[in-house]
Amino acid sequence: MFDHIRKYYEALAPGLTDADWAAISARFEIIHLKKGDYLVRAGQVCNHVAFVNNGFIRIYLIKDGKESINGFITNNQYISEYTSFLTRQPAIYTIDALEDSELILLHYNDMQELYEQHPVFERVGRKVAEFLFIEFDTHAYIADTLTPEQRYQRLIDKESALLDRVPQYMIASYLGITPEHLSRLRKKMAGK
Amino acid sequence: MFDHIRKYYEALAPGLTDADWAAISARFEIIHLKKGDYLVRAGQVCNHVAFVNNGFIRIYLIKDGKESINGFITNNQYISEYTSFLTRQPAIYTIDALEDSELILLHYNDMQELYEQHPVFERVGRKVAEFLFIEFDTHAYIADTLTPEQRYQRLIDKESALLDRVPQYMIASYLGITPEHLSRLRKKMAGK
DNA sequence: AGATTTTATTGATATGGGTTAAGATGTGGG
DNA sequence: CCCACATCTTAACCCATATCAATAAAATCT
Repeated sequence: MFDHIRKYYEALAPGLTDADWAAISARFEIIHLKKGDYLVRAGQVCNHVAFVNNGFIRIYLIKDGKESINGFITNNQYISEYTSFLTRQPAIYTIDALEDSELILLHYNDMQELYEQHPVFERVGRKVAEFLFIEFDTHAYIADTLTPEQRYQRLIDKESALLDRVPQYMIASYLGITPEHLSRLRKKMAGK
Repeated sequence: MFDHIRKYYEALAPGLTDADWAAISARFEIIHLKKGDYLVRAGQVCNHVAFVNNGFIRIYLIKDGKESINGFITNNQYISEYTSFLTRQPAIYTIDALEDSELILLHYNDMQELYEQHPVFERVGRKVAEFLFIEFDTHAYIADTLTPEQRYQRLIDKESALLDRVPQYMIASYLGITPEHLSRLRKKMAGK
């Protein structure tokens, strides 16, 4: 059950002992989401970070009633509305399940206690925050510098698994364009 | 000399002892940049984080030969091309001084040693990464959801110090629009 | 102060991508 | 197997913002 998450933690903090692990894993909460269930709703404070044991999750923004998808998360990845989690302010993004999913949660208060009682956990926290920063920065760079067509080409080259797993209008949302425009781009690119 | 940076660190990690502080501050390097000098150039690996003791710094992207400004950093703030620093890959952003500035640098190797030898430093590293994540996330949210006019209004309301310190074409760059367009927005908004 | 460079404004035109609307294709549930 | 609904495509039109070009105004240098 905890094999993958333990590997994930050990990769971040090689000094993790069995005692550390016991303290951490004792605080895990396992939850199951069905397709369409919410993990975090915009407006609520996000009280946990979640490790995806298996399933498929998305994080998105609701803007004028429309969804703007920021990311897809699958097996052995972490997801949280991390700004809300850290600041204790209402979440801006919404997180829900695109497929039935099993998640391992760590709650805010438990994490604060782990930070106090197991210094090695500070390193895990640091590495997670660093990783999220890098991911975010990379994403922002791509959004800033590539045209929609280039972003779509990049997705085909580097994230093609998404193409088989989500409908095209969600791909468009993730690329930051309308479904109509993606359809036009596809037509145009097919001629090359 | 180190008053401000010490306060900054103590705010992040209240448990910081004099011994910890001595170990950290022994590794500081002070540098002085003149207006126009670079701290990091795109393409180089960024080997340090920098605390601005005093001065005025900007971080920007060069895109088709044009500058696109991501942020301004002034007294008692941290700046780094953090993704490059963490990943040891070439920097994407460029960082230079808009005014003569005094910076306190911590180098990559020194930071790794501090992490090993002074566990309290892990907390500092975690808090810094968390802070940068929150800042970045907030920025991305603003860029994603507000119109250029709303972003300019927000800047007037919340970052008005910038207006006295940088030329308008840099404000435009920071807002993600052309100088011509900002000029038009100003004209339009003046009529309200 | 005059000259040169930098910065800001204004107007005309171009364009990438959004919006709207309609039809075509696909697909899962009863 | 068929219906209903979801998804994708296509076309016409629109709009916000970029681009290009010309001044105008301000700042800086000698």
